[in-house]
Amino acid sequence: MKLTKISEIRRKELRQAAFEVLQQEGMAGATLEKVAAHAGASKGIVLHYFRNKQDLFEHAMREANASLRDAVNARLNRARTPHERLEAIIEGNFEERFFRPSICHAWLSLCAEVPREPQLARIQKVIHARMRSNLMSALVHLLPRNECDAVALAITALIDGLWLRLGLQSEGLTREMALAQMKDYVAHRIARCGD
Amino acid sequence: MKLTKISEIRRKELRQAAFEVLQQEGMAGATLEKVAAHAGASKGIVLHYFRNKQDLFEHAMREANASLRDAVNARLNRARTPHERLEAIIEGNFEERFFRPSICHAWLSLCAEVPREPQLARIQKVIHARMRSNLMSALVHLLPRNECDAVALAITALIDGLWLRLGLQSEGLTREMALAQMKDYVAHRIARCGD
DNA sequence: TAATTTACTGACCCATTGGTCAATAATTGA
DNA sequence: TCAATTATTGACCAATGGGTCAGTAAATTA
Repeated sequence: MKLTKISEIRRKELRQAAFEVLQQEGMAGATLEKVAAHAGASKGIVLHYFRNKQDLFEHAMREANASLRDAVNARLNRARTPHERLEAIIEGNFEERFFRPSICHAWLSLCAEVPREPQLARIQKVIHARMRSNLMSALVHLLPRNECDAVALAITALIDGLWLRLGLQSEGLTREMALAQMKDYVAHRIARCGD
Repeated sequence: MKLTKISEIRRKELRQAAFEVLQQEGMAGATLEKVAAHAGASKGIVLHYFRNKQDLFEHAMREANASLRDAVNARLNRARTPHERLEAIIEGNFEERFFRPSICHAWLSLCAEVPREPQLARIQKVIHARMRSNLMSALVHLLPRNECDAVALAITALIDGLWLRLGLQSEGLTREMALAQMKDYVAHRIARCGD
């Protein structure tokens, strides 16, 4: 094996720098020079490691996504029951280190490019597929089959909607409120009164 | 009265052109020249009627928002009962002429600028306040007071989340599915089993 | 009709930025 | 030690795009 240790280190630094600059500057403002400066390097090095700007931000999105995925997976591994699995997915998506306005701003900037950037669209597709698959693995044991799809979509939409709210109106939506919302939905939609 | 008829006409043309270009090009790609061309005018005229690019897109957002507001209000005016009011709000937010991927793309581009554009943030705030107020006017008659806030937020988040899904994954989410989702939520959360 | 305001254009400017490249430093490996 | 690869920089380029401006056409008003 040989993958020039340093190259992998630099690439990671730059991906993260890109994501961090994105948080404050948006896609247009996140210039290659700013990203380089933020990583303590020169613009040239960015294009040495990434084909172009799109390529850089594609990898930035991948990295951010991987973080979230790992957080959810860590919780899923500890979950024993379907209910716990559901809880793991929900709480993983609202961990305090992620559920922050600036992080949401970066995601918003990336999502806004999805329609014109097939690479980003693919990542988005993967994210959604994983979310759905995770949710289904829990819901299947909690609901009649024919309701699972709808509830999985609703939970996904709720999570996205709450994130969006955080990004658009930083004040006035705490992590706790968001989690309470999710639990309220689950309580009413899954823990039914009748049976 | 005097407001130079033509100036109001031009301004409206340009706002709409701006929003339409935004649908396909995103904020960075929506250049003043493209907007002008799309309206059959020259770049100069755009800056004759709008202070700068931000100003133009602020008005574009206002215009798009007004459209949605009018659609909802028209339905609200016909609504007789709280349930009908709720239905009006929901269906107004998913009218076929609005609930389209390209429209959502434009909104996404605008929302992505909100964090760095105080003017857009203000509009966003107004939008949310109106949505909340509309919802509360119905929910107050359907639920105990202390649950209204939460349900209003959930409905808002659900709507936003479904719109986002439409923007990020055009295939696979129809208007009918989105509406079914909303009705499913309302049915389970408001039309309770017990009382 | 004459005068004044408004509409509109196209040329121009300048700052920015993505991307290329040649040259140099560092590292690796034989 | 010496060659070959890799890392890194900074200068440079071409293009783009936002914004200004001077000047012309149109229209409104007196």
